Amino acid sequence: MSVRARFAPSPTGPVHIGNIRVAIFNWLYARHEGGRFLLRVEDTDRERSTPEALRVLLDALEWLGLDYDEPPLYQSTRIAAYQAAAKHLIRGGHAYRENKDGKGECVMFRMPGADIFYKDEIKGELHKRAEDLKDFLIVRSDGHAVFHLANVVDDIEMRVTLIMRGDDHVENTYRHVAMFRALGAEPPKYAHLPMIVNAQGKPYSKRDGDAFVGDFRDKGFLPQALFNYLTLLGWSPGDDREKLSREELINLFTLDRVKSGPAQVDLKKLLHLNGRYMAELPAETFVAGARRQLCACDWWRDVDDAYLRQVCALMQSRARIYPQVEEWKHFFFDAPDYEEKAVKKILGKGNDRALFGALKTRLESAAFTVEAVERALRAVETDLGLGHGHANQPVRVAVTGRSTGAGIAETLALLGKSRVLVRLDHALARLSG
RNA sequence: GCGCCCAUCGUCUAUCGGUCAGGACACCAGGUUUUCAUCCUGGUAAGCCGGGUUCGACUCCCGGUGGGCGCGCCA
Repeated sequence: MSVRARFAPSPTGPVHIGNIRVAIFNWLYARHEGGRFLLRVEDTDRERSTPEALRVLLDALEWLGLDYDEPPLYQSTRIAAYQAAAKHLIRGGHAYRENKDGKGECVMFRMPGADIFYKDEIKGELHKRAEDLKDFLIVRSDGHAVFHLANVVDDIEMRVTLIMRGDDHVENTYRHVAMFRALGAEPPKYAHLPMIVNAQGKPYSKRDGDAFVGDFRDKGFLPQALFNYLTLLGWSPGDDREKLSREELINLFTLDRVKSGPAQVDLKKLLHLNGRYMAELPAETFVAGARRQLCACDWWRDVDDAYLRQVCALMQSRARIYPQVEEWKHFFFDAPDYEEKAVKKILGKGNDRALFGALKTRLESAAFTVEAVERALRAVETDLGLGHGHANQPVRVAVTGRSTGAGIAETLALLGKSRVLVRLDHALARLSG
């Protein structure tokens, strides 16, 4: 029988990276096995399920490339099936009506009274004694099915062959196994994934605002980096490889390599991985991403595409994440914002006045190619008796306002003659003031 | 409280009785780029504790400790 795995979130809020990791693992498993990856939306909690949350969920799946092979099953459309299943269980003696605490009549599932065993694909052989397995509610007194009933009925309907979910569901599994049998179905395989915890080593809570998938996208992380990183939490290929393409991951992913203890998220490692993915982005993709990010800067004003492309060519290898383009302001304005730290550290020592003056003279008559700028810089150093390369940093600060950036000759050549000259004047004015 | 699960550098992990316990992030030092980033080289850093079993235990067993999860007319 071919493999069918599912992701079954309830759209009651923003999608959490812990949840999306469950989706990724299911997707990987299904793809590895050549089976199907299914989506089921558990939207029976009408109080908390919202269309907005559903949209966020679907967006997150699409962003990460988690495509599903059949139309999603919405539990809100399955009310009749749950009621039928409950009736069926009652008829078969597996469930009974009860009026607990005078709240009205509800339906309880009758546990079989025997120990229950199942083999978890990740945690191994598990079992629970009959005396620890109490009857439990499956239909509320208002007639609505609870999670357990809906979950099992739908997993039967969807012909799911393996249920992979967070290990907070381990205890539920005994009940579900019993229900599968009572419903005349063979229980599927189960695999319970360890949780992931925040940087403090604690389970993610509502307060971890940055743990939502959408936040990672907003912060400029690449989906392939987040995808790759999340697979490394609680799983490894068994060798030293870490940066793995989607295809490699599909190929390598097996449940027997999933760890069973909780793993802590390390944003620094994610950022590092992101930088590696950024570096190998096609230039066009990087330009588009950078432009999107630049548009969000309060100082941004549109520039022509060719110029932006050149800035990107210079800066792509230096960017680990898109928001760093905010440091590119000096490429787009005539007067740089001088960074005080850089000025204090680099300018004003020695004869920067003479340096900038001499450089102006040289550059005024120079063609603004990288080579010509480089020659002018070296010539000025010689003229003033400076060591080779000693003009670079003062000039960088004078022209860009910062102490870091791309190659100095490349930067000047790109900025162009008029801007560079104006900025040297600014720097000279600063030195006088 | 009861039940279950887990336990290797700060973090993610490799190891399925015999390894100088390996890799990655982070950190430190050096090199390249006289900037920065990348990159390269090197370094600091780990088997929770206590008992067994064994010629030999990170690995198997037991106990302890620590952490996680579950015990809803939530999902």
